[in-house]
Amino acid sequence: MVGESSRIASQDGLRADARRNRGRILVAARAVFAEHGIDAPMATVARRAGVGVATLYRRFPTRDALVRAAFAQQMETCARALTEALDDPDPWRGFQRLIETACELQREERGFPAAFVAAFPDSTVDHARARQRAERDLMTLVRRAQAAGALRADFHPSDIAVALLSHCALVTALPHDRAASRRLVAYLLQSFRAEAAHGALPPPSALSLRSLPLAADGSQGAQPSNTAQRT
Amino acid sequence: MVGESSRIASQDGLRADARRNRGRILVAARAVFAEHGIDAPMATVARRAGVGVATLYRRFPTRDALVRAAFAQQMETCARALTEALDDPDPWRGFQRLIETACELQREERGFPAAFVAAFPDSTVDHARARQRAERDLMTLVRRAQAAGALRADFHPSDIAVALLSHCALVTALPHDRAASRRLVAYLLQSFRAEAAHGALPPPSALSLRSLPLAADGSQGAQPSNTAQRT
DNA sequence: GGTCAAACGGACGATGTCGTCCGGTTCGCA
DNA sequence: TGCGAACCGGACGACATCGTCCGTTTGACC
Repeated sequence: MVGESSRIASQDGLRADARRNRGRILVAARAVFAEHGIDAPMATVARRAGVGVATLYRRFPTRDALVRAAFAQQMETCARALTEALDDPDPWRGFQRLIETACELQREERGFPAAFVAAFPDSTVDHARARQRAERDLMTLVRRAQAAGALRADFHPSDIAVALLSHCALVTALPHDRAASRRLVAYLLQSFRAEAAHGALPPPSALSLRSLPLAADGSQGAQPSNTAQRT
Repeated sequence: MVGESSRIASQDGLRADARRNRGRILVAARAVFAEHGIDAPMATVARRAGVGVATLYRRFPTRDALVRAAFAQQMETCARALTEALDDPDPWRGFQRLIETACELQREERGFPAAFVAAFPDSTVDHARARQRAERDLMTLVRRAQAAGALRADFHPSDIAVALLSHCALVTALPHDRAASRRLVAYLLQSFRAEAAHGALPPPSALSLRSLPLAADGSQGAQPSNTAQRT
């Protein structure tokens, strides 16, 4: 098919041992990040995976690449939730479930919140297309729920980011306190409902939804984009 | 009075140059922490203050001591806000202002949020008395606002911590986005109002309010408690 | 089974931060 | 003015992490 050198049959172009090690590294990374935070030494991840540091760096040149790959599955769950939310015939329920799913993921998958915020700001050029679509979907979701009279009219799409980021940080500060997380989500959702709109709100943030890690594109879990560089 | 060697007249027992340098260090620390985060190198703070590292370490043996001292003023503002909230004849307004003041402080004083959460978990034994009083005051504040029918009945004191911590994290993630911060506060306050109570809430967190850095005790800004140790 | 590229992993130099030590300086008091 | 204690600050060794280099091993294909 694609005119590669084609000595290797496996789909991802990795040798069997390499692929096996890659998997081990991702498992180890999730465990280590959950336990010691996202800034844990790379060597710790390598040791836990039973590989050398060089193997780790070869597969994931930067910590960022490792983090993204380690939590690609969770990111994708977020993205799928967005699709499902749009498919829900009840606009409010779709909206509500999106928020709840994203927050539940942040709550249950330790280490993921850090990845979530880490992926947040520096995603301006990265896989722009998928993010643009996610942004559009979010706005559609919001408008539909507003048109149905369930979501308050002065809700601004950027409020989604406000909600997700603040919740994110709460679970980071209190990783074991699920009750606190659930409470915050419940409070936020209640105040997002149309009938909760009593006073006026201050102006919305200029935050772009495009930067929210809700975009489903396969590239995240794939090979490290060797162009990715942290400064 | 206290039978000191008494060669030094100044109240804090520091020589004039030492006191001057201490002030410089605090100013520099606030600036550096705001700019580079709370984990900025101690040497950076020292350089900015125009003193040697040794001077910095002599005055503040641990980073923690420096952080506490640097933001003691902000902590005290928080604590004063609590007192004022209790003095307000309108229970709801008192409650509202407390939340708003604390959040405004977090929003405007860059670096303070990090100090706020840093002070949060490891304050179990530290100046326990003041914290106990703060806890009692908070509960009084909540009960009064509930009795007045302004604060929803299912509001739990620990929700204050939920609100402050999540807001704290939001401004940490988006230090420049004041609109996002104000929005979150407005949403939270609206959902705390009695008339916003529509559905049932999940059970409250077991979080102790005692650990919230809202306690005003002079010890924070004073000499570093040499017993304080990080592990 | 043989060949070779790909993958492996430990060692290593570079870098940055920490916290202390000590010789020189300055302040406060007589 | 003189003295001594307190203070100052740069230098320094210890330590952790980073990311690369390179000799060795392993898997895929013939």
